[in-house]
Amino acid sequence: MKLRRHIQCTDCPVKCDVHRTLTTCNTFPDSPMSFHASFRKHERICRQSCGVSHAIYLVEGIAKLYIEGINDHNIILYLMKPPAYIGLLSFFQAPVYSYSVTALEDSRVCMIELDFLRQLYLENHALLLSLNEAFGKSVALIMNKLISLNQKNTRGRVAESLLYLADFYSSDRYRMPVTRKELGEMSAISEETTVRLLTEFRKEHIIEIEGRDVQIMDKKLLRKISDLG
Amino acid sequence: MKLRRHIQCTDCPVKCDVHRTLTTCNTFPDSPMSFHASFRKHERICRQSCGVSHAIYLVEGIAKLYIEGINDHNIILYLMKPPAYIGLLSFFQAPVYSYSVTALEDSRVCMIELDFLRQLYLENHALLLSLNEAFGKSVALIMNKLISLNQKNTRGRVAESLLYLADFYSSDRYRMPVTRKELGEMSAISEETTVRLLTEFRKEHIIEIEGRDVQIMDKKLLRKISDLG
DNA sequence: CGCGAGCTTGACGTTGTTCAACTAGAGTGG
DNA sequence: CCACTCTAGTTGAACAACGTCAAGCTCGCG
Repeated sequence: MKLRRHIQCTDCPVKCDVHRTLTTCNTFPDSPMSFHASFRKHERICRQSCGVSHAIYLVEGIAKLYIEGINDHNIILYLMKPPAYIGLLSFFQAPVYSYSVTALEDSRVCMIELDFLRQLYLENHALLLSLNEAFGKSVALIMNKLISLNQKNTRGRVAESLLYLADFYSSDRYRMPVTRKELGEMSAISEETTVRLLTEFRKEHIIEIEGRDVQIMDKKLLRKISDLG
Repeated sequence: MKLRRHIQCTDCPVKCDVHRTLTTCNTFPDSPMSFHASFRKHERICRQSCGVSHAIYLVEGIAKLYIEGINDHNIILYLMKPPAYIGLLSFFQAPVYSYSVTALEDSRVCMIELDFLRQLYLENHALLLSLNEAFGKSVALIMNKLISLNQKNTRGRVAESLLYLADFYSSDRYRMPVTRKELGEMSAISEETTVRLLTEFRKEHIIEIEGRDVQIMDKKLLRKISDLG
């Protein structure tokens, strides 16, 4: 991790809620209330059961948000690309993270002083409401995950993950940002089963896959497999 | 369901956040902004994928909050007793419920006009923050559920459910508010497996159980089973 | 008294995990 | 530059865990 202390919102590629609030209210603070940090691929951005010190906002790169279980047995809840709150779910409630976030590509985040943000949303309703909305969306995602992990078979879950990635990249042809093991963790199944199912899908001409390059050939069928799972 | 239109906060056994807000601000509205509704055991209080019309607050009774899956294959996320928000998770985000709630005992709820509540929390920060806090707690519960359903074996999950009930009733001796099937739905396992595991626990003198009356004999061991599960 | 809901147990089959072995490619140091 | 090592991916075989089906049981209620 590398820090960049003296960064201004004006230098930042992402115009986030905080920036918008400060602009409209014209209340930029005198002393800097945030800084940027860079993370290399595979570096952990925040860690389950560690204290929450800053609100974290993903500015650049791709990251996975996951729960760390026993025996390296993680569950990836979702992937993130900018702009996205990282420290959101833990923000309103917990003093410690209930999940971890790790960079899948070299990434950059903005770390905002918690006290500053608290002060800010006490003074500004719109900000609090927009934080809430983002919060609500994350919850909806997690609820869906809970359903699909417990009601679909592995075939349906892998199909879902492949469709999720297509949606993530807005394309039926993409390069997976995850290993086979991680693709398994998105669906809470073992690496081996994941590989077998990918092979199945390939042999059935539902997808083409070479290494991490995926092309969805029969999206309708894939969706059917995901839904009926 | 039976309605009771003309109810005042002063008549209500629960002094909820809304009541507290109205009291401190002394801004009780002229026209009633809420009413009470009674539900018999087994009656559904709100239904997955139906529109959210009111904020619902549980005043009396016990209810289960669950996701409806395919083939009567539900997952119970948690139980509720007063005071508890029912329509909370859907409140900030979704226009439709992402879950159902059904009364396990005869229950009474307070239904508050959504618009009224929105207006109220726009004017009152403390209310919005306390709604947020309750929201955050629910999310934490769901995260835990997601972890345990996917990482523990069935033995650990049933142990967890039994401990959950002990905590729910603040006693190691309680009468289960749920059937065997529903106890299974709390752990996302089949009714039969649930029964078998209860029998195992009884034979191992970890619990005593007769019908729905449970007494936890070896809480330490049960907790160990739940943790290691 | 009979019926149905809730509970219990046995037998069986399926699903998916785990262990193990092998391959290919990428990165590293002598 | 080449051997080495490590990671990622792939496949097979054996096993364990659960779900499903089926049958019977008890108790409360109409």
